[in-house]
Amino acid sequence: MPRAGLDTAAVVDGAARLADTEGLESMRLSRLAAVLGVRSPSLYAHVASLEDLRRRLGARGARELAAELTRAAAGRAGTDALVAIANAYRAYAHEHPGSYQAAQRARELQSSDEAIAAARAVTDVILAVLRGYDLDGDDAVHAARTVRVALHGFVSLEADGGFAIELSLDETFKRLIATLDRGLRRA
Amino acid sequence: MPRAGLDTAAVVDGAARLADTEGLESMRLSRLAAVLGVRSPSLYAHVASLEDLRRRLGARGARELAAELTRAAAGRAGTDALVAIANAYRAYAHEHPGSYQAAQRARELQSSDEAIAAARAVTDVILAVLRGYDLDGDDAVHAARTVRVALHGFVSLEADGGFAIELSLDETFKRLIATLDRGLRRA
DNA sequence: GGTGCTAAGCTAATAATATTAGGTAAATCC
DNA sequence: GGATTTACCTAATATTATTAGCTTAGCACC
Repeated sequence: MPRAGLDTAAVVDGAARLADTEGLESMRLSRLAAVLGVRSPSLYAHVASLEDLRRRLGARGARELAAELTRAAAGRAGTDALVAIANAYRAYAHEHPGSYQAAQRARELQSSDEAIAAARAVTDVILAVLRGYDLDGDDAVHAARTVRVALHGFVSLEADGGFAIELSLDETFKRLIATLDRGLRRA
Repeated sequence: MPRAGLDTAAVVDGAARLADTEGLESMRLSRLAAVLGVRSPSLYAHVASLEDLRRRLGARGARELAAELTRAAAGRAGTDALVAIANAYRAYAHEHPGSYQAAQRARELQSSDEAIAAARAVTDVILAVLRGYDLDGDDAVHAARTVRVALHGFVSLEADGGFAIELSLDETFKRLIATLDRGLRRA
């Protein structure tokens, strides 16, 4: 029988596909192995455990998210840049819900240098965008946190179906970003 | 052997204690049964399944949160009321992390009338506070969503250890609420 | 082209979990 | 006090992650 030709990256990629379509919590090694054409114990040649796989998935998610935000911010400044990264952030969370969720488990990710760097990259993009808002030092950090809080709060509630009232979420998001934009200018 | 004298409420209360101290994800029926002085199959006399227990826990959390917010808002208006419910919200999430997290699983909670009512109560408190901000109709709903997004985003990132940089979280929270307060006045 | 090594994959077994089936006895109701 | 309900039990099952130990595909080198 020919080998499946897996390596750690291929396993994590498969896990991302699964987590993004079927949910992070319900991602099983048995299911992942089946999808990859292999038996579950074979996955232990590439990842140390389910928890390790989730960590790697989170690191991958943070890396992808940082890349999307960086791309969105390129060549833009001020309000324009803020709107662009906000839309990119929401789009990533929509398209990769499992990866996004895994990327938010920051406490578990502390054991991975790569994950720490990826999380830092997300913060750096936001800080870069905020340079157009005339903020320094601690003010900039508090502001960056505020931006991340708003983005994460929105996509997280949206993903969990947390908005019960029938009213446009796109409109709420637009207003949220506008509120943020105004708030950051006169902090 | 004497009976433990359980009922559904006692089981859910025990689950809340466990989820709040050891984490929602790692709450096991076996562990809960041991804490309640009973064998795990006996729990099925009071809840239909682990998933059902999580739903009930979420409903309980939403009810408690709504009660805390209502108490905090009582007798206050405007900025004062906003600050009060914001602090109460964060305090509840700190003291009852498992219950809080369970309460956010809104999609699963749709099957429980009680949970829907509790979630609605949270929204109603926020809308009541916003009456001091001169907003009507859709504007008020968008604004209430914005408030909830900010509060949930903050406590969620805080609970997951999502703020890496060494800088006061209390200060960030204070500024977040101040930004919200300003933003809501000139929407 | 054969030889051997590395590692990718396998089967078999274990432990933890949720869950179901079926029985027993404690509490309650008349 | 007898009957009924139901809280709780033990025993069994299915699913899962994980470990142990074996087999062999694929490559490096003579």
